[in-house]
Amino acid sequence: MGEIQRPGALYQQVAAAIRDAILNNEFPPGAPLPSEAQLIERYQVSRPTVRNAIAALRSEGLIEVQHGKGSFVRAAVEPGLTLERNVTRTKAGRFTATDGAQWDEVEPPTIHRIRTTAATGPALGLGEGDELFGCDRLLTHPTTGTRVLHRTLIPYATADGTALAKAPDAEPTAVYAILTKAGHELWWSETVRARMPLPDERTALDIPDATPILHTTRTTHGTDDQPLVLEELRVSADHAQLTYRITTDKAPTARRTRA
Amino acid sequence: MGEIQRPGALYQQVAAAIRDAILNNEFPPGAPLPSEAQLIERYQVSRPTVRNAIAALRSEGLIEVQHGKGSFVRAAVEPGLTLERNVTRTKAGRFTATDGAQWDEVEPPTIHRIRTTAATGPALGLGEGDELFGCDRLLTHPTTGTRVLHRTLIPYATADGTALAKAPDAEPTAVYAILTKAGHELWWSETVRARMPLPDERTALDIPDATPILHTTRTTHGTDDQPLVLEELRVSADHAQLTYRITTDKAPTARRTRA
DNA sequence: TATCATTTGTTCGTATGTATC
DNA sequence: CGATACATACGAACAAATGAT
Repeated sequence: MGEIQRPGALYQQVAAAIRDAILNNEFPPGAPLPSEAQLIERYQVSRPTVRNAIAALRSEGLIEVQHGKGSFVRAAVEPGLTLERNVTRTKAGRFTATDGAQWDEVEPPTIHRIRTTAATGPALGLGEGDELFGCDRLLTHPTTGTRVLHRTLIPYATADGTALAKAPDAEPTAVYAILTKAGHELWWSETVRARMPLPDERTALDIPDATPILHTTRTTHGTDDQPLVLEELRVSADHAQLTYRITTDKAPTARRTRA
Repeated sequence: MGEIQRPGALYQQVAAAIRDAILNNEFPPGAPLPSEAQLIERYQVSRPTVRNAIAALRSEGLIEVQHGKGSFVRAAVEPGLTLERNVTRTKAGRFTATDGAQWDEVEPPTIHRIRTTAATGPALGLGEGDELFGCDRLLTHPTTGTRVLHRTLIPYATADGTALAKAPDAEPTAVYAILTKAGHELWWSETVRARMPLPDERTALDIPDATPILHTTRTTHGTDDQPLVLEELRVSADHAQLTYRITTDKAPTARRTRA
């Protein structure tokens, strides 16, 4: 059964034994693992070795540890919330979020004057370090409680002469409506990345161990394919997945693939 | 400078001090951190405490440790490869991958008869545990060397009566062409998730510590919005990001958001 | 409310193995 | 080969969270 012998470091053998037990459903999702003391007894190793093995499984996202209680098998990561990243426009010309339900604002949106970074500047056709409007939101989904961080970046050149100059904290659908009223025919491109959260993101989004975040960057393009607005969305990958609808283009979009 | 005092565990204070130093560019990307011995001296703590702090920074993806050499600040995660997840069709009716360059097959594609899971079954309109064709590919990008795992799932009902029955290992663009020839007007939906890799995925894709994978599921829909084929793509989030083009729908797509 | 046993978290010390240069 | 640096492993003690008495 749980005999230790073969490959690599001792703690890795222990980790492999526990991992196999989990994957063989000897410990089903939600079930508690044996305590450290029991694992020490079972595999005849020291406490540091057992803790090292547990740390390995934890960083794989296989188990979850609760101080004073024990280790538990994590349920298979099935994101409970599907965010449809399409944009819908009604016949009346109003834009709506395809995610149906309204999101609740945990705090009022905060507006800053910020500077572009190496990532956001080029996407807006600006240099690095240029100033623009930034609006941050912390939102929760009403039924699931899932939290998301949303940021809107509006260059001064986009806001000038529109209602955005006075209200850079407009909601995305309102921003789209304002830009449409300004005479733009809109389309969007969205880039999805995944990475481990920074400590402050872990706090704000309440993200557990070994859980990445999905980080999307949406660029709103206007007439002449000019980038107008940039939105960033960050959400725990444990709680949400993103869906896109794809149809065939007749012509390939000319776009360089960065080396 | 690096004085330790305030909050939480000792090793967290050490980790915070090093993290701040990194973020303040005291240690720029690629630069080596002080050795364990130097950190012990600098912060006047024991070796386990230093190692614990280093482990924390490692799991944040901030640093990278090389046995026998030292710890190094990781470059900001800027995925070098952008995968455009659109589908292009030429006037001649041929489909092409929008990623331009051809991918190289590391190994010949392998065909299995596999069963649907709780995740893949419903997406294909099947139950859980139904049998179908599965074709696995391990690909590399010719210039960047980025590896991706690709899997095609073809239900028997889809393959029946088409060229897919004899060649379930056709490439995706060929699959689309075959289905189009069979009279389908195709569209696709794609779902993006992120999670930590399993040990075998880490091996196959050569994924370092604290690096999530992007896991996409693309469903090919035919006439009557019937799901025909499912493709899965797995790639290191360090090396790749995904982009989608979005245009406005006139009518909202009816789709339930799972609770 | 208070106490206690259980369980995980933190920190020290020490010794040895292994990769790099 | 030796010096340096990280990896593994053992032992021991106390702190902190949890749940039951």
